[in-house]
Amino acid sequence: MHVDASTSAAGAPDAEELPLGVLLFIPYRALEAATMDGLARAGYTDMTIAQARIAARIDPGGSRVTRLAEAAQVTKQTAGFLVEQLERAGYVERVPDPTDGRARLVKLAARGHAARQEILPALAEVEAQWLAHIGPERMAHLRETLTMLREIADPFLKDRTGLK
Amino acid sequence: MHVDASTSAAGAPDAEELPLGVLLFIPYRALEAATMDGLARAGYTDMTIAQARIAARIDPGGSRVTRLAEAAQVTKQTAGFLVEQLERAGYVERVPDPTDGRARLVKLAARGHAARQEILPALAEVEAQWLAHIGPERMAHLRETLTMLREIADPFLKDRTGLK
DNA sequence: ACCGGTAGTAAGATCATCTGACTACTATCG
DNA sequence: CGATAGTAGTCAGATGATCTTACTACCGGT
Repeated sequence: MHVDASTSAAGAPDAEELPLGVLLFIPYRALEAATMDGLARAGYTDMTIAQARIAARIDPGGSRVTRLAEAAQVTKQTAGFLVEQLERAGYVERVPDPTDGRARLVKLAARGHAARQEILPALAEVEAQWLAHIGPERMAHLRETLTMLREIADPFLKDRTGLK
Repeated sequence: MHVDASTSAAGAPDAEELPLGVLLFIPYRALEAATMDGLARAGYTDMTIAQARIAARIDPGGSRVTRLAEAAQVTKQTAGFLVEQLERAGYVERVPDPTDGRARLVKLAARGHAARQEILPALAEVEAQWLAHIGPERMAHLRETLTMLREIADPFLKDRTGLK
């Protein structure tokens, strides 16, 4: 392989100096790719990554569009649009929210549950590879640390707890 | 504040059970938001987040479009398109790559460097908040762990080192 | 009852990204 | 040296993702 000036700077010496944003992007993106792989392997070719992002945030008892929007950090219009697509494809259903006449709850339909059952093992597989590479302590530490960061970095959570 | 069925499930009991992908998304997204804040505050209103993602990956000596595409995990057409926009806006310049007659190097122009000087403190501010919240050990550990994950999770890096 | 705030939908516009295709250059091999 | 496989970057067309503005109907507090 020909090594030229534009690539020679890409070796290990840079590894410690990458911006945190770039470092966070890589595993995040890998898990999204795994999600799409899991879906594709199971034949679910009609769910886009943006839809999957929304679907992943639907609570067991159902979630409102506005809540999904906040959790995914998109506008309610975007969330509504994606929910609409998911509903059309049979992944979710929308039912009235018994506690508020304006609202509706988005729930996973059977197809949505089935798709989730294909995504989870794909994610587990990637996480197992990470576990094998960095060890169980680091893995647990990572989850802990990210959970702590969420306390101050998640605009949705800050809104809810009044920490903002 | 009215607590209803759709929101009552969002409390602290769920915190330990969030998917890793969601946990990674939150800080990642926060840093992207900080980037855009830093730019806006300095008056750079003509750089989009996708452009910023590309610009962030330009090496000091310049980078090829294909390399930027790999690093940002988009197609070369997308990278080229974003570089074109950055060039038009004066953030980057493109010069011939002396080592390959087909290629060109994308370098930060003066405006690009100036914009980067506004982004960095905005990122540093957010990271300082994280540091204050989780402590220096966890912060260092996080960077280490993410750096290790990059070794196996970064398709670009795997290509380069032949680990794939 | 009034009013400020909120849930969700409509409409229009822009940004982000992909696939397929092509030309020109590079590196390798016989 | 010529042939060939592979690569860098550009063109063209299409689609997905997201935002802003606006609006109607419902909710909760005074």
